[in-house]
Amino acid sequence: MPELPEVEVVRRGLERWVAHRTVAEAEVLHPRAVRRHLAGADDFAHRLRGHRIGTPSRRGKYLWLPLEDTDQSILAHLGMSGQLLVQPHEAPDEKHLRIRVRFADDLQTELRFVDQRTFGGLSLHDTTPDGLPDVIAHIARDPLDPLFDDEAFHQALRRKRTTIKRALLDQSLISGVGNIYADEALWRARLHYERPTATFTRPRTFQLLGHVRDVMNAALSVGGTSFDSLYVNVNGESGYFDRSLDAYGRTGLPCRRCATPMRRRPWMNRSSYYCPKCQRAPRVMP
DNA sequence: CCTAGAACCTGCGAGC
DNA sequence: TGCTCGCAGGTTCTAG
Repeated sequence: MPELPEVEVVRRGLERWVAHRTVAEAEVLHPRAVRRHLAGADDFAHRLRGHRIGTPSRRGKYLWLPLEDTDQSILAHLGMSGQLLVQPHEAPDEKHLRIRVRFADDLQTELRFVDQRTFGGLSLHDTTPDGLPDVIAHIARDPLDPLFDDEAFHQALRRKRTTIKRALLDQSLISGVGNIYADEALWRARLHYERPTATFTRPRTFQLLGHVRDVMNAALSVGGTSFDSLYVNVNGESGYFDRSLDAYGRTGLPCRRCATPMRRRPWMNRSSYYCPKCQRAPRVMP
């Protein structure tokens, strides 16, 4: 569910409420919530014990909590429906509570991983010298990363024989963009989602990246996008960016630029929302 | 090597 | 009321 802005909101919450606390005990309530851990969920839980959490980091939609004085980090991906919540001990267990982490202090709060669809999960990995969990080395930098290389992204688009929305969702090219922000950025850039990337000029690519950054920063400033209670920050509160969406979910509503009714099209087992007038389909389909 | 599509899950609302 | 269907913000694996 969550894309870069939502994950960053969660990361900030963890930085405030979880960083620098020492794990007393971890409890795995659903085995699938622990990912890629061959030794099993109990081993995963055991390995967190006694370690102090460092400053949380994020790349794209992944976030991780370094274990201080080790070369390992707890990596988290929220998938479609995952939540990381900081809850008082006495708060009743959520229906889809998967993992609970208690701390060795008197703050009376615990960290909970809650996930309805179980596409998300936590895992434990070695940290590479650049501070990244080894298993996400293939994930590209995200557009809010100061070291994101706009020119290299443009050259990659030129090389690909694919369409622009596919490229925006390809986490090895640019990370953090999902279905919502792809549609929003394409609407702002007046680009159809099936435009072939090989036709992109440098100004067009740079303009699109500008829109991606603008829409993500705007969402970040109001706490992210929430359509329902599934996406929340660590305190369980929803963001407000759904009120500012220009494309996503606006089927039949007037385009905010030209008043033409917006359309929804099935696309890769999900949906694309666009304005048929502002975002003309390319003449030749790839 | 590259790209497109299916698979992985659970729950909700619409329509019958 | 209760059933089925379609849909949901992501990643990864496989087939071609």
